[in-house]
Amino acid sequence: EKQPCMPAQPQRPLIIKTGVQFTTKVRLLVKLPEVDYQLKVKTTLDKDLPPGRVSRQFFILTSNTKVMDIEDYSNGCLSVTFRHLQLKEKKNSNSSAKGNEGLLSVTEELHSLSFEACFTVQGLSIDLETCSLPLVVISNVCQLPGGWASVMWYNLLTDEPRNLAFFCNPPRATWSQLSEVLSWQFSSFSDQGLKQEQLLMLGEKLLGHAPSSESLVSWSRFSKENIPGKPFTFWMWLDSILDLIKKHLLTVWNENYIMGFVSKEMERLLLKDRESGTFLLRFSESHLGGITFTWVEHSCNGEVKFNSVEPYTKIRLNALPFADIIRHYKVISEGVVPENPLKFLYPDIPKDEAFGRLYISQPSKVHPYLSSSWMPISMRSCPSSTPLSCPSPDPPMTPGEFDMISEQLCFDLDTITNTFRMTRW
Amino acid sequence: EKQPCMPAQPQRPLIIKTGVQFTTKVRLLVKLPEVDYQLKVKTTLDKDLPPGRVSRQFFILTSNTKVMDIEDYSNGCLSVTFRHLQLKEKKNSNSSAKGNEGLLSVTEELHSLSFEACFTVQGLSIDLETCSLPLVVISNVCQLPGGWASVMWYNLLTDEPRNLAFFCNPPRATWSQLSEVLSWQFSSFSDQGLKQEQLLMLGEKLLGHAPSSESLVSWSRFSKENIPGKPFTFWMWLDSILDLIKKHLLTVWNENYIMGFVSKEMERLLLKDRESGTFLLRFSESHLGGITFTWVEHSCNGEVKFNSVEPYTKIRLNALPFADIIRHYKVISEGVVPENPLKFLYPDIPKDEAFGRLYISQPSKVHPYLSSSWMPISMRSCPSSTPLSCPSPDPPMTPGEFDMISEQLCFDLDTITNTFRMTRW
DNA sequence: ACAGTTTCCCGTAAATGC
DNA sequence: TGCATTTACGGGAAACTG
Repeated sequence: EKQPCMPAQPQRPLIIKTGVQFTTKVRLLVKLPEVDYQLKVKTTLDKDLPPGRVSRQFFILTSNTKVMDIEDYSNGCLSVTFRHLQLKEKKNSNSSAKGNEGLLSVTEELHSLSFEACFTVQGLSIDLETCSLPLVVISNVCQLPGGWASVMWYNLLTDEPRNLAFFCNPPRATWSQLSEVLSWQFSSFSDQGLKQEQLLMLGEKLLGHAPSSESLVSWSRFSKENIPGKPFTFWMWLDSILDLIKKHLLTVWNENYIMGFVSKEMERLLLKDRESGTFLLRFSESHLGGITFTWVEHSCNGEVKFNSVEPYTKIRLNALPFADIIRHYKVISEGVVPENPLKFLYPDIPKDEAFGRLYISQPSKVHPYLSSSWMPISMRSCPSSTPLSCPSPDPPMTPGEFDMISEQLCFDLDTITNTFRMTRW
Repeated sequence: EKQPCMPAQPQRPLIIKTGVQFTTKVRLLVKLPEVDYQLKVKTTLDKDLPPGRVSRQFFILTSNTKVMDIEDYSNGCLSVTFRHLQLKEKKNSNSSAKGNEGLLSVTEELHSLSFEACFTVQGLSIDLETCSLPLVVISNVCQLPGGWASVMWYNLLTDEPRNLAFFCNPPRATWSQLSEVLSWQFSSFSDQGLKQEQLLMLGEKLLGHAPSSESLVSWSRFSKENIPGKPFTFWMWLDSILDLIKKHLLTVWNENYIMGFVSKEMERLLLKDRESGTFLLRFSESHLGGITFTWVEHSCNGEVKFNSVEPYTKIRLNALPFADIIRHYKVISEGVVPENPLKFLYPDIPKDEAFGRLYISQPSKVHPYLSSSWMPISMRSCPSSTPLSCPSPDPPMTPGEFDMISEQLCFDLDTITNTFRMTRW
């Protein structure tokens, strides 16, 4: 007879890219009597999904059955690890289904891996079955940010282990919940989460007004609608910054030198009474994955001027690390000796004191040659005043809740991993 | 009965990468009587290669049969185009063969596509068969340069349509033959081949002495042994330069502004009597895919000094196009106003007159921001004198011979194309 | 240990589908 | 036509394999 398993506790749904290998492990937590037969486990994707539920169908391209093995002789548990699993889309898929859920984007479409086995003891046949938490299936890494948005939202707002229809009507998140998760996106790979002031700016950006703990943020606002006046969503924007930090700004971010999320209004407020040459680092709000510095200048007549450099993106940061850009940055005007306008990191840390340890580039010594390097520069022509921004204040949040390790009756779906982006959670 | 075809005239052997699609077309040149049956062609790799001939075995992963079609109603010829063909290595290959030809590298191992068809007319069954010229099969683009070296050598030195053992004992090339082909590597994608002086320098580099038309260059010297004192072969070095030109220097090369292949001794000889600030552009001999400029300075006391910048490679040229590097290049010394030492392109063309049309970069106008860009710089510390080099003179060569269009009895193997590097020949 | 070779897969660009 | 999604594959790096 069929004996459905207790579902595993909610764990981390993950993202699988077609054509890229992933690994999953299944563990049998009940200790079986000594057996002389092999327990074969079969893995399938979307085993008994009601047809039409998803618009795309996938199958496991590689071998999907494997025999369980004793995992650890001390406890005698059986387990099996499937490696090199690979998903491929079933083409010729009934296009009727396509229409069915046309509202959901691919990264909102949830799938699930099923694991089945059957063992016979004393003439009694017992079917075992369990399944993974929801999975997002993508075909290109450019869909990863969208996938992670889904994973975050799901984890944040439901305890259901397998609500594949979650995004048909996704609940809203309170700012209290969401801001904690956002901060965690940073602290999970670096030494710094987000500070109250940074979260405040993000909350305002998302809500259009100062957030309170109970403010509600819709899924659409978070990851489907573009930010007003911008060609990208809030999450796309934030994720591009996470990526920039991971690949180019980690040391600077870890030192907490990047204020990062600060409105242009707040920026001016902070800098205006500071010494000339005081600067702060801020992420671009107008372009994806950019960082800029803004410094203040007081002219003799008491006039205050703010300058920001065109944001540096990964392309530029590839040529010269950010700390070295700050170190050597020059503003060039006609007939004037180039000058580095950056003197003090806000509030008042001498530049080299702050960044000295982070400088990397040094004239390469390829003997017969003069070293070659880049000097990061701006041409000063006719600088203009400053544009728009968005101000206001709000609260942070507390840690906890996302870590659950379950011990379950039948199968314990342990891990689904593939190499990319596993550092994220 | 079997009726082997006349082999097609030598055409262009090519390079196929496993896992990457390629296309091939077969044409039947004899006009068949009106037929009511379909003529099916089958493609196979290394159909009847003597076992042990090659150390790796491949097969066509995709569908390999297709029916011929009337190509062109005016002449009634039948042809078939195989698209989306893909090669994959046969694993578990007999390792005995591996030992057999352990001397040959993968890019020296030649393969061949066979095409077969059978048609019946008036109870008479006729087998048709033809095959491609030799093919090099690679698994990663990093093997392309090696593959092209093989293709060049084969084309240059044999007319045999299918000598798959060519590299077991490859003949030597005369400098006269080889230099023509080398020049052609440049002229095939640009406006400039190689001049006599440039070829002279290459010949000396290859032979260790001034080349004469009859000087013989071995395959090994060309593409297997490292250049003395360097960790790369002659061809690797030259190919890295071809690549650099294609991707970053095409406009400058087309204008014939890159002397490129000139020994450091010759360089000094040319520059020493020129006005201070006269410079020339030369490819790095010590690093793969690098270009540098050398300029001359006459100090007041009549002393002549030569300076070269650390070569710019594709990484650097990605950040700023070469013409703009020349335009804005500055040498920076303590307490001195940065100066661009480049005044006249050798022999005496004012820099901006030569390069003006090629300047690209301009301060981007992202409104509220100060533009950001790079200034290419060198730090002047304690410049030293110059190192080694290698001088001497020799001849060029004439065009011709490589273009043959064949009309053959049975099949005419027409083209084997895949997207990468087809521009080469 | 190691060099030659292949596999892996991101990230950009192009192609495809709706 | 335009947007969403997938496919293609170069290129760097890791893994493999004698």
